Amino acid sequence: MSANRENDNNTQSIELLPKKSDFSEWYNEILWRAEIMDVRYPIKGMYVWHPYGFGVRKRVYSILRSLLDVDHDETLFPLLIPEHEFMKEAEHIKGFENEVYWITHGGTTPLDVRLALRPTSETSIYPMYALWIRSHADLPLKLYQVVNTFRYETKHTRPLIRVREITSFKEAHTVHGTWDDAAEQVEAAVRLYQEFYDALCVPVLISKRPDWDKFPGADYTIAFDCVMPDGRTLQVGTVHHLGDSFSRTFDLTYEDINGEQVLCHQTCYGISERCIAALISTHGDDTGLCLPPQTAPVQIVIVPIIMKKREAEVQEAAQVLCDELQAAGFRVKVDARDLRPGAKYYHWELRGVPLRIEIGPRDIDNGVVMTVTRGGTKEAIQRENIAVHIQEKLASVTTEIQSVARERVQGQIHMVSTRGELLDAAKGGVGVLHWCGSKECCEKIEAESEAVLLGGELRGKLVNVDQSNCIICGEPGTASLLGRSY
RNA sequence: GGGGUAAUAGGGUAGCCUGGUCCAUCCUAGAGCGUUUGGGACGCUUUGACUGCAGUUCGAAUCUGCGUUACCCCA
Repeated sequence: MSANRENDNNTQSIELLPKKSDFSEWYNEILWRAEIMDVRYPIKGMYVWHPYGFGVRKRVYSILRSLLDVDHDETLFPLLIPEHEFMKEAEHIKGFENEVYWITHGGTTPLDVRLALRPTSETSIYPMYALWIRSHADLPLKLYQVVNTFRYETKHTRPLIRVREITSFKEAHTVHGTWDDAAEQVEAAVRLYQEFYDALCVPVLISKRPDWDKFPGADYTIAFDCVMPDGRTLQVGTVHHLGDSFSRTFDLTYEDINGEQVLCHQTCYGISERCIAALISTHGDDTGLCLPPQTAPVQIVIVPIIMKKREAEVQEAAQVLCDELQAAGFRVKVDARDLRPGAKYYHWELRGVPLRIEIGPRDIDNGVVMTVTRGGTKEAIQRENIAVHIQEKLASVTTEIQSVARERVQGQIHMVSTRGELLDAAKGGVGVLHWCGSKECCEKIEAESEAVLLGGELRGKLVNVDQSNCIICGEPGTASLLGRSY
């Protein structure tokens, strides 16, 4: 703002994106400029998906769906939950009661039974599960849905991160015969989510949340956190072992092979549009978005380099190339607008298109096209059999994005082996330390580090998960994650 | 719950203190025409705003009150 004021009127001012190092500003600006979300909807915490952003959402959720569809079925339950069902599970209510929107009227008539807008769907789904499950032959049952859910957030709302309408909540709910079967499903879900975030090239840290921070009503919770550029963490997925607590409440039983009625065991796991926030924040740069090809609504943009004398010829060549690549299965677009080429480059780079192809008179004469990756690698490639080369290019772009992201996050992980290092543990990133699991030690760690202990039993690809002793009390401990979360 | 600050075109802003010179400034974006086009082109034409209501006044973007919304601070 103040910079604008200083601008001379005669200097040419191009509106630059804020630097990514000013993460908060960069994030808001890029959602607007790259046409992801419009934040001007007149209800706090509710935002509108622009078509382009919605296109990203579509790709990302189709990845998620295809992973789930291997052994889950998709379903759809109603948005509204009657009060008497919602109020059945005591711990669950306690966890959500301050965040629930209630429908109290139909028109001007007060309702006999208030209706909750689902903050999550356990209490909507499980009464139906109770009707569906009769015998061990009905198990395991694995369903998921992608729906909107509502939470009356009182803290600062932020698009895609802290919202009052979660527009894109993918929640899976599974039912099993035994606690161990459910535990196995938890492991399977963790693997599935790991695969999902691998596909988005978003590095994640996986940990078991402390008991006091688990999902209301769960036996335990495994959480996924990504590390944002400013060093804060964002919880981007959770997997819960529900044990039999909901089964007791909603009377989920089955007849086992001996003819006995037995309580079911359940899991649920969810991912919201925060995964898109993670995607955007992990890969964007000072120029704009940067989308892994699998997630990009437009994978390739063709920019014709038009010279007056050969305009028709160049336009035609661009269109032929576009058709050919489309036929080969790529998402391609020709930018035929009447703009300077440079303006188009900036336009598509801002929107994160992974690969640009330039084709001009010179290239036509030489039988080549110019390719430029979003990372800036420029190369002329033969026009013959172009689809094969493009396939390789996109694969290399994905690899590049993957390794850049990984390297950044690795740099933000600080190993903490002594108490003295605690204060710096979460500066600009996250700390990894050993912790025994006790509340007392947790409190000391948090007090001495000015950060929050996100969870223990860290696992996965980003850190070594060796066994060691708690840095506070010296008892055996597990690798644990310390950070400041959104 | 208590207090503070703000609201001007699609986005960003100037003007407000000290009412008239404002049929509201500049940047950007949009539309039209022409010249252009290998990293953000240029010229001409043009669209578009004072948050809402009430008041003071000969005269209100500007002062006052109320409402709405947003942000910040305190509890």
